[in-house]
Amino acid sequence: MKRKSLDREKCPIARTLDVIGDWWSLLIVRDAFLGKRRFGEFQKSLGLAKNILSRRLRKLVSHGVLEVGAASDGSAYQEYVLTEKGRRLLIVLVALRQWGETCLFEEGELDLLLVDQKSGQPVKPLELRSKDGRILGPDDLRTVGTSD
Amino acid sequence: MKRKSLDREKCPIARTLDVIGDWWSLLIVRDAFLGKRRFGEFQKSLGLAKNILSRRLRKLVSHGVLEVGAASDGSAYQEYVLTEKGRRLLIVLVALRQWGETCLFEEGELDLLLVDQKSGQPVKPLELRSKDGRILGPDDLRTVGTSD
DNA sequence: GCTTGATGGTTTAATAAAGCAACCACATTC
DNA sequence: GAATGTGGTTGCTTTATTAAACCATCAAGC
Repeated sequence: MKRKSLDREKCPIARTLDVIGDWWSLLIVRDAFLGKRRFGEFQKSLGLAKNILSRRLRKLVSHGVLEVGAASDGSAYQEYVLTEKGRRLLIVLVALRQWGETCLFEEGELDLLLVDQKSGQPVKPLELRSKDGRILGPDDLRTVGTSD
Repeated sequence: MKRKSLDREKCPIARTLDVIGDWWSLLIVRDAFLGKRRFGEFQKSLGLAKNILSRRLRKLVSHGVLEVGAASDGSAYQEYVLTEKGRRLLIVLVALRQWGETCLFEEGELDLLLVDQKSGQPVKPLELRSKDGRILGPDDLRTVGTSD
């Protein structure tokens, strides 16, 4: 399960996957978006072993995706909430979700929909666009070095 | 590494992660987008063990993300290319990439940029929008059941 | 203030997966 | 037809995940 260098990866995708690319982290983040905050909530929702959850939470905190704070309900327990960095993962989750919805589900099988609260309408599928607004596909892209 | 039910997951995110959520699959897909097609190319680029590359490729093929075909250079070897389903993962990769770029890299550390081929300009950051065009954040979303 | 039960973990032992190295069949090159 | 490169597989070791037991702290009842 070990990819080579933890930190010296130059590819942003690889580096991202080192932080949230394992089996559970993104599901933890998903649950965090759904309002879950406490250890037990995550554990119950995900059904993973407690020690693993413990490790994942620590890792996510150490990477600044989650932060621990005093419980909002006044109890002495702590809770895990998304940081700004973590909240920026929303678009990643939505991308995964939309891909799953369109590519992995049969007609009519889908029973939960992500909607805009205000209009009640499903959100718009994500699109990749150029600065000037054209929709881009795989063949319209290139990677270039910045150190030229 | 085992999450409970492989197939009966109802959450699109979880189901997606079952297909491409392991340590290597998305990097394989990334390389496929970059034009890599042959076993050896992936192996050299990623530096992963051959047996697990073999497993990952099989899995991706079995899920319809990649397909095997005769080599384009006329040799008797086979090659792995993205299917339509696989190509739709572009947006996921871009989302991961953009998150990594903004949240995991220091100023000036980034040395490769994803640009629109035509204009040479970096692509636009992904945005989550409602059907009528408003930009949405985490708090603007809700999930609703379709079976009501 | 002592017991009971839930919460939030850690430790330990078993198992499953990833990594490594050797090997092998087949194709191509010389 | 010997050598080399490609595309794997097999078996063994190492590492990660899991499940279960254990434990400290907190909250509630009495």
